[in-house]
Amino acid sequence: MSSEMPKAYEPAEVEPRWYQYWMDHGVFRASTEGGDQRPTYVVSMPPPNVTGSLHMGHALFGTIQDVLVRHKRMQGYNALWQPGMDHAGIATQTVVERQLKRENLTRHDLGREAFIERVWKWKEESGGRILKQMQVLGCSADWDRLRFTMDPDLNRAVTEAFVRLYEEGLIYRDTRLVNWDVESRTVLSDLEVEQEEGVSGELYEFAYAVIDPEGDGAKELVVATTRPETMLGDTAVAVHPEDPRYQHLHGKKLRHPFVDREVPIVLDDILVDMEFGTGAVKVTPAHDFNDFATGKRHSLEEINIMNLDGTLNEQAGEFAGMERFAARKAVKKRLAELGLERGSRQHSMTLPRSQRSGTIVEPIISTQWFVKMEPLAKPALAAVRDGRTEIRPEEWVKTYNHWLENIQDWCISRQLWWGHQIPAWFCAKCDHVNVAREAPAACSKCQHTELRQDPDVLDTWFSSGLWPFSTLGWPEQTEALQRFYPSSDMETGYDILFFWVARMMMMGLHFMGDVPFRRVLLHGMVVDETGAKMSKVKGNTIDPLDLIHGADFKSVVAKASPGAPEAEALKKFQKAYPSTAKMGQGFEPYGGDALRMTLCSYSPQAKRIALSPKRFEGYRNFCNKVYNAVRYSLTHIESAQVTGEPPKATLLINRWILSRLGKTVEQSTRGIEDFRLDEGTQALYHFLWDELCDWYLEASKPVFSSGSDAEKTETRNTLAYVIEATLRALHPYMPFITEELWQRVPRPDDSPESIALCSYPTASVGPADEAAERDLETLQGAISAARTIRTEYQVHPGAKVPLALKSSDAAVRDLLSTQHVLIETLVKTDGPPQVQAPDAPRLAGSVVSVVGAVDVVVGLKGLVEASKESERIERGLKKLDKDVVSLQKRLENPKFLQNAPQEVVAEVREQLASLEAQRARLEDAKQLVAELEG
RNA sequence: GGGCGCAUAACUCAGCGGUAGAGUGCAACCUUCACACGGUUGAAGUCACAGGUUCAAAUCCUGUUGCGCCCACCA
Repeated sequence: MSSEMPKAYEPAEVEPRWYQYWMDHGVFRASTEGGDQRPTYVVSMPPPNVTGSLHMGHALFGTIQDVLVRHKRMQGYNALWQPGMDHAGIATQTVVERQLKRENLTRHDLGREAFIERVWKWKEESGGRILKQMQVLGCSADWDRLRFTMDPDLNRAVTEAFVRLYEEGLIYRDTRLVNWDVESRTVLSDLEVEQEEGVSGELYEFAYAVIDPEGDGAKELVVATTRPETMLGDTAVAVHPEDPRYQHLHGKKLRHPFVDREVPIVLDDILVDMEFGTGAVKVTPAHDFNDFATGKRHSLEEINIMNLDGTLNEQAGEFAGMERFAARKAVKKRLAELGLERGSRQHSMTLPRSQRSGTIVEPIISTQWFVKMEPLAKPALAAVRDGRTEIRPEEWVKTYNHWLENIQDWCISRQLWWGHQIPAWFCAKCDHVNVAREAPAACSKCQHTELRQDPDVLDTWFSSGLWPFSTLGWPEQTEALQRFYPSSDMETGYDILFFWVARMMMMGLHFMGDVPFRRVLLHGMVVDETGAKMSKVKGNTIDPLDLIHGADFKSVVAKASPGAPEAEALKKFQKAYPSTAKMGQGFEPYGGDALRMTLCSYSPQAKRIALSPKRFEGYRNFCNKVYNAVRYSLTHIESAQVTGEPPKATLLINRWILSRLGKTVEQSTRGIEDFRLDEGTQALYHFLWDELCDWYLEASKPVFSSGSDAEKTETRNTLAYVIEATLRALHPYMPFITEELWQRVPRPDDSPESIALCSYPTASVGPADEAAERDLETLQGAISAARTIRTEYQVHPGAKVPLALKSSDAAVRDLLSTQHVLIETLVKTDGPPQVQAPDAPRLAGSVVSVVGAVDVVVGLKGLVEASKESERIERGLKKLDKDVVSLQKRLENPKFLQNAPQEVVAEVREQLASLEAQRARLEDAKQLVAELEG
């Protein structure tokens, strides 16, 4: 069979085949059958945006969650990985509007209904693409249960939640200052506004003329602003009540230069910092959050000067109709003409930008729907505090707490068309707001029948917040809801801790009376090799599919910097990923497994996961190693008997590998359960490569070629058993290659049809055998030492050398004699090594190395120059001296003896004794060499 | 203005009280019958800096410097 297998693993040929197989066999399906007594394990997939195509962030969460889910499934859980998609209101609408723009259309040209239809059509065409792409990664979600946030039943859940919150007084309508995105023409929640720090701006000063100044008093009051155009909405200027400069202006009014308005001077010690600027602050209640509050304190008029598209309205007098930034220039120009300009200076400031459109957000006064957050936040805080939900890594708890403790009410209405329309109807006659599950026939207040539904839709995150139960059928009490709520783990990026995780906590506790998930697992952001965020602007994005299928840099770069000249794009890309300089023409087809292993190998503690493309190569090589290890094994194990029980092992190497297997599997399980996939992957990588391949397979060769029949049988069965179990242990991380190989390998008769349905090995898969591990360590030490001597003296790798091994310990000598075949093979000696007591005469022309209890003596038959050996011995002595001195120092310290734990002291004593013995033996060797030279 | 995090081998990162680790890269040798996507061996680190606690500190504490992130309505 192995002869049919190519020499190198070809993921492209293997991976799609098995995914189809899993789908055909319903491997990923969770069970809702009444008789199913298995415990459940549930993960809700963070629903990707319908607009999106797969990026590294998806690949990361897809991989991590799949590892968790596959592991639990193998452990015998009824595992549900609930997949879905998010309609992503503002993001999707923006994308479709951009498409329309290319056709010289706006959504208003189409009208609401036609526009929404268009979005649906587009969603149907390309919406599922991202999920198909996740399948390339091997994601084992229960695709039959796929949900979309705008599905009719999820829509119903949204309506239900809204109505209930409204009836409970937790949703209300209010007119206040909100964040307005003039580009998308919608209000935004605080979270959707990003603060761009350190922007270099201008602090502009101008004067208001004082009306009826006192004889010798000031004729004007100078204010400073970064947004001069807002002065058109000024309804006061504030000074500090104790500011000595302005005492004489208390109670005075100012003349607005452009509009017919008198602007009062008010006293306010909250808004005004005497030290800053001129100590006089213009107050624009309708366009600034501080000023809004100030306006409330002084009952000032709120004058809105802006249209929803960012142009100025009729309140702006001569500036009406101008775009906001044009108006800024114009206002400055006119102020200068009027002789009111009083200078300007550079000023570092923070600009609020829309997360979606990137435009600068304008505070405007508007009537919107809000959720009262404090009553919802309290239970969410308590649930984490008392451990009903655990957040990992733990450092995020503080962030979570801080946000919830200072939470502001959540503005949930959006002036968009794509989304869940708000279930509220305004009465045309009495303006009463009717909130209801269905369109009401008449106004509940006046019985008028002409009602108009609120055209606004809900913030996308409102429906996302219901995800862990809306996907299971809520508000119906479905079987699935009973069984799969709450979820076990919520795994996602920390960037949506507030947007999503915290809101699910609040909604889940409120509507379901229980936390939505037992654990929150947060991973970091995927960034480029230099640590920079991935973006088209920086040209540093990597399409995960290019890593799986392979792509030359030309096309990688074209995708990373769309439309940019190739040379420039390549330069950007290479700057972002220095390691690609040594990677030839592009990414080779590393395969889904290699990508997954690589992503798993990053510690989740890291806030930024800096992709280093070279690393993919490393894990591709690992896949190949796994493949070849099995390919080799197959030549020996086809007739092996594999049962669920570990084979009886008597040979040292078999006992050893079983012991190592058990411990490795334990580490892998712990890694997955502790959300330390990096530790799990590392343990398995090390086991397979450094232990199974480098030692066990090599050690098995002489057994198969010249062992007794009994030895061969035992080794064959052990090898087969270890291979089969190792594949199972690797399966959650590398599903494709393990399935491919597992299907070829001898396995227990009652095995299921897929490795994905096998049990995950436990520590008892290999009985721990400390004696075997210790003995093998001794052998490894001796063999490595002999190899080192060979290399150092430049003995040709093919040449065989005489070898003597000396030890004062009879048990060790016994071990060395018994394992002579192993030693002979791995060191390449000319016949069995001579095992001797320390006082045996030394091999002629030989070199000595001391490792632990063994003196390794390699005969070099005149290849050696004695001087070279003295050099080597001197080096060895020097190192030993250093170590001995440091240990002695510790043992001479009375405080150490007194305070350190007994076992530490004993250990140090032991080490010292061993080092001193080694030293003595090296001294002897030195003596000998000196004699030879003399 | 608050809060959090990071500084360990050329690079990317683990380790977080008991004598410095991995992968990649680098050097030498080897086409040995699973694998050159390989094997053997090796070189390479005052664990950012300065204090402190401790018998013992990369690891705990304090401060400094340099990065990064989050929150906050400073004209």
